[in-house]
Amino acid sequence: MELAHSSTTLNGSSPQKLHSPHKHKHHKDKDRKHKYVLDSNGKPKIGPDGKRIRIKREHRPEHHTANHAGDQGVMQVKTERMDSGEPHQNSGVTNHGDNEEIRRMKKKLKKEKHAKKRKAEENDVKPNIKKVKTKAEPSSTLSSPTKKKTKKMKEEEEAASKWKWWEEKKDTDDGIKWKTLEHKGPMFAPEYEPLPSSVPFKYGGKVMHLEPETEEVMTFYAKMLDHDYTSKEIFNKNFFHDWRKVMTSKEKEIITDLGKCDFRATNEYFKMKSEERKARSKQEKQKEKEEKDLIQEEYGFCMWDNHKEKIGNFRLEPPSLFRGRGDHPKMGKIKKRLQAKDIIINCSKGSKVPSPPPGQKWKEVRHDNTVTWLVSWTENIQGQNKYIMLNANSRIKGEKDWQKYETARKLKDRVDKIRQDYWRDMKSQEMAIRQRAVALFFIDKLALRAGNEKEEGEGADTVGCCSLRCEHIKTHKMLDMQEYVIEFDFLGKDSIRYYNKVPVPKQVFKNVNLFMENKDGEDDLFDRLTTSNLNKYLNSLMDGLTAKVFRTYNASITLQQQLNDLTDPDDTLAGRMLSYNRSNRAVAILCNHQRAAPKNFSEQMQRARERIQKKQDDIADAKQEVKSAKSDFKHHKTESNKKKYETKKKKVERLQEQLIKLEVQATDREENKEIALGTSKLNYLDPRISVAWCKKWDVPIEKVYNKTQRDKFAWAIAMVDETYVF
DNA sequence: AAGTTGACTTAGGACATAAAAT
DNA sequence: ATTTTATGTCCTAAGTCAACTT
Repeated sequence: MELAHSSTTLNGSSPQKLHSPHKHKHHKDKDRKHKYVLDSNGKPKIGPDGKRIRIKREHRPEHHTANHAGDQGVMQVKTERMDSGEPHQNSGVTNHGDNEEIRRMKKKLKKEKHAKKRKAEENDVKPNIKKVKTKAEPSSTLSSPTKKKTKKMKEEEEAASKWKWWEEKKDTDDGIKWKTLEHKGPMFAPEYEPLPSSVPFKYGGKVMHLEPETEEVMTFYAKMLDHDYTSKEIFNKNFFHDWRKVMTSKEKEIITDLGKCDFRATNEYFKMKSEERKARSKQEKQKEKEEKDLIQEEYGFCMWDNHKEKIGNFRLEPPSLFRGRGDHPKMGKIKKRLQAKDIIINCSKGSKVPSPPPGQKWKEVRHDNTVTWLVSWTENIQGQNKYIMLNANSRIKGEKDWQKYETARKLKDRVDKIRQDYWRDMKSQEMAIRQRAVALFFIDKLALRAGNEKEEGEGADTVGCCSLRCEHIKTHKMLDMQEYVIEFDFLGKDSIRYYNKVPVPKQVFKNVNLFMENKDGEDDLFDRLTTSNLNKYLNSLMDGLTAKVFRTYNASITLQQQLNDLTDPDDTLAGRMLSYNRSNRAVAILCNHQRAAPKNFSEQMQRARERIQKKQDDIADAKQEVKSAKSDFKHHKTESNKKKYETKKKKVERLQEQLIKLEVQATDREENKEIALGTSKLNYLDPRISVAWCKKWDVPIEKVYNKTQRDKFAWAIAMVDETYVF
């Protein structure tokens, strides 16, 4: 009632403002032109219905069509906020009390070990390092146990020498990123090695010699023969077009049809090469590793404000065929080989400037301490800049990461007010504000990305919240017994499908319908809204607040809630890890982090089930043995019979323990079929939540974070105890 | 205000290596 | 010991967002 009233008033007062289906952004209107099939004169073709014929947007790439965010996902995960949805069901495998004792003991042991190790590390302060090193060096050539020791020592040494930047007071945030910066520059891609003459390229069945450059590009394609890309028309078209550009005029004259090219010999050759590589001898592998380490040592680090810091990506991207994701119009184009003349070096003024390859010159050497990159270049496919920057364990990245979570925590305190505001705005007289409110609701509740506008035709057709088009949503007054359901179906970042049916409050439902009035599927749902003005608004509410902060905030708060809800104090370690993974999974579902199901997934699951069955049978058998041993013992109370009985009992216990482990594993794997946990763990979850959880429940941090992750989150691990609350 | 560019974070897949199963 | 499977690392594309330009 109320809305009907207000909406008519609105319509009456300023109809265009409300319903104008066209964006007032210039380029948007321009873009719209390209959405129609054009005739030979460049005018939109008219269909039988008298309307212009639309270019059909290909909706789904064949991969990633599964629905995670859908039916049972998001709404269940979220609690306490807009809805009262059920929390994630903790089904099945939880109660493994029988093994408690064993677990406890193991855990104790481990804990003690840990404490020892930690103590050792604490004592091993810098002055001792040299001693350790010199001691270790001569022994490294000796037998394997000593070798192991040195490795461990090296690790400890490394840990001790790591810069604990978080213990220092923060730099003032004045936009200056470094005072001094010195590095070795990028490592160039290895030069092209021509194929042996025994590997023929054939055209139309006949062997054909190719000039090195032509041949090199040919190998890019040949290497991908088994890949899906080569079955795509655009890929082939782009590749062939670009390939012809590097051909000599003679070659170009002959090679006019990709279909007549026979890359198989080359393909085989590279397969053979990689087999060969796999089959290398131990020494060869060792030698190669040493060489690799040497390179890492030389190029992999820089001096940043007098601290040695690890570089994230010191190798320049080698030439290749562009692998755009989803329906990318540029897939298959040649990504060119980079030379010194393409490369900009950034370092401090007095530092030793990295030397370009002999006879070559850098494009530029600059000394810009307001940026964090050491090297940059412009990539030739999309004309975007690429950078060499520091590893995630560096101060500059770590501090920023920390700050990101602090901003998200700040949002936690303000979010109630912000939500109040957007609920109020749902009824605003001004359409732009109403749209903003609905968009914000989606971003907050569904953790959608902001959704910047993107140039049409430059990349795959993907959207986020602000760039949603009408065709991406359907409204259902009633669906599956639920009222006011909005069905989302669109391709997001990386062309990952987002599919979700969400019951929403009536006001949201009405608004969305209102926004869609008089629009076509291809018109923007939020025609009065851009990410930039949304972010400006958010920034006015809270310093540092942008759309993506909601994702971080909701991800982290969800993890914390789920951990609280799911962790069972009486559970085994494996059981707790399952709870952790399930909490992590709830977040991944919320953020729609998907992966392609591992190949042979169903077979693998089948095998896992068989293994479980077998274990159950084994247990049954073992139990029989216990029984008979017991009766043996009853009849002849000998020591040996007693022992036999005891061992049999132990065996059953051991088997049962193994069974539980298998079951937990299988459950975890099944639930994780198409869900990627890594992305949220790495980018959305405040690591301090996990660290605190580990401490609280006596879970070794190694169970949750691997070495790299511990490195990245060293600040959090060092900083927090079990009382930390996000 | 719209459009453009630059810098930085976030993302899934490919590939390599380690661990587990046989 | 060998093969299979799980995990970790590398790679680079694809987003976000703010500053700059027009």
